Amino acid sequence: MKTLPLSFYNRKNVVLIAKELLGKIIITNFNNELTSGRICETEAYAALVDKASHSYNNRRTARNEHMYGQPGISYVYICYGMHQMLNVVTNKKGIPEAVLIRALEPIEGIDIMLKRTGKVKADRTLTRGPGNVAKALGIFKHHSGQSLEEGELIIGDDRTILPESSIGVSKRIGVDGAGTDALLPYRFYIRNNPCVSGYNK
DNA sequence: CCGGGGATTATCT
DNA sequence: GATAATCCCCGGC
Repeated sequence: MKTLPLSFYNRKNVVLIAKELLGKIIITNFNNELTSGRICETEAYAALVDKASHSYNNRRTARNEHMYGQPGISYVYICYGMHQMLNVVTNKKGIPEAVLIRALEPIEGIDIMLKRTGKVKADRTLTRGPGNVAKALGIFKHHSGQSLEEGELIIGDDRTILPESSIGVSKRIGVDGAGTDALLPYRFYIRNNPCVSGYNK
């Protein structure tokens, strides 16, 4: 399976990239423990004007530094003091945009995911919601800034084509503090997929 | 299935 | 000191 090339991430429409990441496959291989899953829910965070983004108004801190880095790298940060959130950095270096990976359909290494999450059964909560995605894949803040084209954390394309009718769009989850920007249609999901967090019709 | 409340701490002001 | 791109558990349907 080929990995997504730099040209996929190095584009200016982060919302389109979020939509096109649906169906792609995230693979981690840490310490010879291989896990993978198909992306079934994403959210776009745009540069400058998006009040829901950490980089709103070009805000730049130690935490969000990787949003300003090369396209095609990860941005991982900690939310609520305990959850790791995996994002994909897009647009050219210096323009801080990213796509939050909100849910996966597990493919490989389900036993390893169970071990990491402490869950007993592989129910649909295993990789549902951004915190659970990172936990199941073994991703932590120190994996922020890594290339997604090669190495232990990559995104692959098995050329699955999702019909337009299977893709849902909605406002983003958990960003009510962002005023009217909370209403932007920047969330994408595979319709009727049980791994999707929140509304999936 | 759905909603409410508590957990828990890095991060920013 | 306040906040947060969340999750789990519980109770009620």
